[in-house]
Amino acid sequence: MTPTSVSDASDMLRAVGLSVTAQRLAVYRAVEHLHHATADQICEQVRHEIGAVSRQAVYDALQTMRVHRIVRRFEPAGSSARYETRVDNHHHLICRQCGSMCDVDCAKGTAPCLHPVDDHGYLIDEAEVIYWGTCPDCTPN
Amino acid sequence: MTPTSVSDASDMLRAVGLSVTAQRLAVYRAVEHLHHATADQICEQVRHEIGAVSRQAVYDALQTMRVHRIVRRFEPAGSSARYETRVDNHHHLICRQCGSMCDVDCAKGTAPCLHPVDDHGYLIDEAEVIYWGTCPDCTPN
DNA sequence: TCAATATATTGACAGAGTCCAGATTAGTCG
DNA sequence: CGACTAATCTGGACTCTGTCAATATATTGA
Repeated sequence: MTPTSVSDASDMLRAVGLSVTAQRLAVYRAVEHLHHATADQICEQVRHEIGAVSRQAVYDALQTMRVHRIVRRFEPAGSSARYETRVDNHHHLICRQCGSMCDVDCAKGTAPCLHPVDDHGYLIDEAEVIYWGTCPDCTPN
Repeated sequence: MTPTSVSDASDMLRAVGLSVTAQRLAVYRAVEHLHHATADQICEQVRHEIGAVSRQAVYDALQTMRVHRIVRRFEPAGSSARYETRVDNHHHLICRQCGSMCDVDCAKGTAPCLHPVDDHGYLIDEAEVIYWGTCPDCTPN
């Protein structure tokens, strides 16, 4: 995994019309680097990179980037929110033992899970799927 | 929707080997009565029924019943945990506008969603699905 | 470069849930 | 029935995520 150069991240920010600040750059890079990181982990990582940030700046940056669709957030049960730079629709696989997570592609073409047995008249725009299980490392045999 | 009689709830508790207390009865009945309620709402409802409970007693009861599989819990993003007495595998439909929730049956037979495109070697035991959308009441036209 | 605007910092605060130690109650056995 | 033992409940403190609001600082565009 090649670390993103500063310009990649700042291009990303500029592309969606956000001003480029040291904090946002570092936050974006942290989200990209640490897959499925929590806000806290991102904070730490950003501090490694630029020395200091306020927790609030991290939350703000994440929120802003989320609104501009260059960062995605999900909240697995029993965990705080996780952030990722992969913004297309995909799902997650989580190990109940160690908490490790993997990305999982949506079923090819249109997601079949967008059509529940009975939609109760709802207009569905997203099917969020989390597969729970045991990862290879935590499997006994 | 017929309210559960006290004996139904206590039979439920006894059936899984739990001792029957006024608090647990009231908690179970509250979960059953208020669909998809939060711990806080359950607390309130229980207080209506038996006068007073500690928050802790409610959490304990919910946790114990969850372990014994007579209560199920899920945590939609952006909300605190929700509890329900329907314990078979099923999914949820949530309105982004008003937050209303519906149960959705699993696809008939074996859940197709138990098989992701690539399982990364994980042993999957559950596919948790949340359908996000807009409910009939919140749909503009 | 300078002003206008958008961001970041700081500190207080809120909601959800957990931990702990002591008091209370339920279920059991004689 | 009465007492014993284990399970439960209470109350209060505490942690962890996340948000709000006011002030200070940096970014951008003319």
